[in-house]
Amino acid sequence: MVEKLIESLRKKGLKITPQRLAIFRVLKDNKSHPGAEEIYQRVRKDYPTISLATVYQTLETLEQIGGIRILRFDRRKTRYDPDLSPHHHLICTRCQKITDLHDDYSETVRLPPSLTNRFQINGFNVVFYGICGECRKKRKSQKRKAK
Amino acid sequence: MVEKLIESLRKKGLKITPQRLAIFRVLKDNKSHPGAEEIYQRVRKDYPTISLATVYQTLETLEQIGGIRILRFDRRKTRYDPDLSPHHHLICTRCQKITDLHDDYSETVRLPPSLTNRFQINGFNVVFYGICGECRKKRKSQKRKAK
DNA sequence: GTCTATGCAAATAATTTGCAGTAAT
DNA sequence: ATTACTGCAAATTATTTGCATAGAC
Repeated sequence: MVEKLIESLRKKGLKITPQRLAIFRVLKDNKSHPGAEEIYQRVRKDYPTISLATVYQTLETLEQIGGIRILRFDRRKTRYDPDLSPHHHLICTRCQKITDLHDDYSETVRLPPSLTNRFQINGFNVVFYGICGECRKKRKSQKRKAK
Repeated sequence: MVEKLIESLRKKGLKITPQRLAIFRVLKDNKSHPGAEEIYQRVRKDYPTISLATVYQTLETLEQIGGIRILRFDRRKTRYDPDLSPHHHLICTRCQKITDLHDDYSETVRLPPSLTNRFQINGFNVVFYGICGECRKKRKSQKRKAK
């Protein structure tokens, strides 16, 4: 995994810095879709002098070389996803939690032919909006209190 | 159109203020997915004393009563969409332009049964990422210059 | 008259930028 | 030795909040 990343960096003539590797390692098995700040806090444990700006820059770099995905549908902050397999997301509009959905719609979700020459598609993502189980429970108990 | 909005406001016990109507009117035939600032500038022409904070608040309100959709996938800013018909979006990752795609995937894009009882879906949106025609042209000419 | 909505200013929070020093090549 | 990368601090930008006043009901 990290080897692949190193190779990708080399190919693009980018430098293999300990910070880049550390950030990638923090992210690579993480299914929680963390934001920059969370990643920063984790990486700091090993690299106490790293700065938040470097984290932001590095995450952009990692996306550009195809190492991670950047998720920009959270109202509050950008989130980062190391999972590059075709998958989609469920967003709880109450608590903002993001859940993965490993379901491949690439056979059915297609750009209509009339647009394929006007727009060069690099990928797509399906985002489901709704209320997660936890929030539904909470809401029910709140309604009970309200009475 | 505006009549429906007024009714929705009434139903929820919300007040029918000139600001709310003005913001909705600005938005209702707008296909450009404007941000709060742009909406603010337009509404200002008729209501010079309106504040940006009111615009933000009102847009939230309009979403809550089902009058508009809020689009949160632009890196830079939240965008607002008056089109409530089932449609999806193409995003140019270079210029950030958002194009509508009126194509209904509701028959094929479904949450797997294993999740339907754990997550209450209110809707979904397909986002295509790519490069728009204009940006492709620009890029080509830039490459030419670079040589 | 009551109570919500507005306008203003200040606060917040995420992200970006400029630049000098540091380290990977 | 070169040139890209990092760390720091400051800047920027979108959005939110608190509160007094105005306005819809």
